[in-house]
Amino acid sequence: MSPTDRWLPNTSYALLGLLSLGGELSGYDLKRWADASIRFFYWSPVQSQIYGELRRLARLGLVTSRRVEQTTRPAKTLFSISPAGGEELRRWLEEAPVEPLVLKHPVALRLFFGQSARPERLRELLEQYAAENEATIAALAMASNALTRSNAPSGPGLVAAWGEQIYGAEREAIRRALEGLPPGPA
Amino acid sequence: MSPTDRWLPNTSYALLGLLSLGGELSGYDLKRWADASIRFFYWSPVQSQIYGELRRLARLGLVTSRRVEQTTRPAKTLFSISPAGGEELRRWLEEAPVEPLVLKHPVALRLFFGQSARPERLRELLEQYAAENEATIAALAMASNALTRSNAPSGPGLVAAWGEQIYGAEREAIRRALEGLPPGPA
DNA sequence: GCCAGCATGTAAGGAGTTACATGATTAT
DNA sequence: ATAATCATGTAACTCCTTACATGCTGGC
Repeated sequence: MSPTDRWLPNTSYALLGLLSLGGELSGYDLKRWADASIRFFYWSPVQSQIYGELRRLARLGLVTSRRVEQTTRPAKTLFSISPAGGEELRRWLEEAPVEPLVLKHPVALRLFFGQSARPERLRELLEQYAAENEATIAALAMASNALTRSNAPSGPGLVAAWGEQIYGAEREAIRRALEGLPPGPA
Repeated sequence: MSPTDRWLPNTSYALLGLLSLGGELSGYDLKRWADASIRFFYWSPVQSQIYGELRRLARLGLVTSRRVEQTTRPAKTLFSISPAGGEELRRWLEEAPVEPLVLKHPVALRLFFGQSARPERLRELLEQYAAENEATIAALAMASNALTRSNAPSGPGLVAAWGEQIYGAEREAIRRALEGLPPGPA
């Protein structure tokens, strides 16, 4: 990275970071790791974007790739973070400006305009969302187990706890919203 | 909306929804309302996008516009939701699939890769973020006062409480993360 | 005199998505 | 049989952002 074109998109650093934790990974692996970790606090890019990002990172010399032929499965390309990539990751952590938190809460958005909807519909939305949220909590708990087994309460462990805090707060907010909703069915 | 090209982007519905609450508003007004309300749980679009969206909504007949000449200030265009717009908003609330929650937490992302950063840097990031979060909580409290004064615990009130829950959880998560961080300066 | 607020836009570009395409293996 | 997993990509598109441009008023 020349100092003139400062920063890559955060997706790049997310991939670089996963490679810094994970050794040699394919694009496919990276998608799975992203789905099991950063997706809980920073969304998961789609496959096609991952492959594109990896090409860019390779072009910049931040990752190295190695082609692996397989007998049973089709060949794959494994990526590792390069020394330059490690430096860039550290540079980003040290110096990159931290963007504000982005929250896109489709249920809250609908609730906000709830005046225009039937109350039963709002209740339905909340109940649906409650189920999704519980599923997320369960998935996070599993991922958290896998992540914290090895590591000290460093990065992944800290963030897993953070996630539990957030989704727990959602659970509580849902409960209160359901209470606050007008009639109630039973 | 013909049934073939199902849905507009959520930004459109956000604007439609604000107009459904707010009467006649200019693009500029809408930006201010968005910053004071939906930005807390669903990000705020930039000015230029709002004007673009409004043109689309007008083209589709979902809003009506009225040009207002002013003696002292430059002329402005005020937008109102049309009956068709109201229907489209209700249709969206009733039938549109609800996307999953999107959380983009730049601090958690960095914390996750904290292995590659100095612990003091992580502490710095958390403390910065703590300050921002407190500012958000204060802003939300003010906005919440303005919103709940008139309305019953309907839409805006419910969502304000939700926001307080979320940002309160952030406060707690920050506190715990700081505790969990290795050495500590004092 | 200068900056903040009011008010509206255009142009260019990047990030990220969906849909599509391919093809083998393993589990149900 | 058929679905899911492994594995990689292209093309087309939309959303959204940044940067730029304009111009008036009111307060410091």
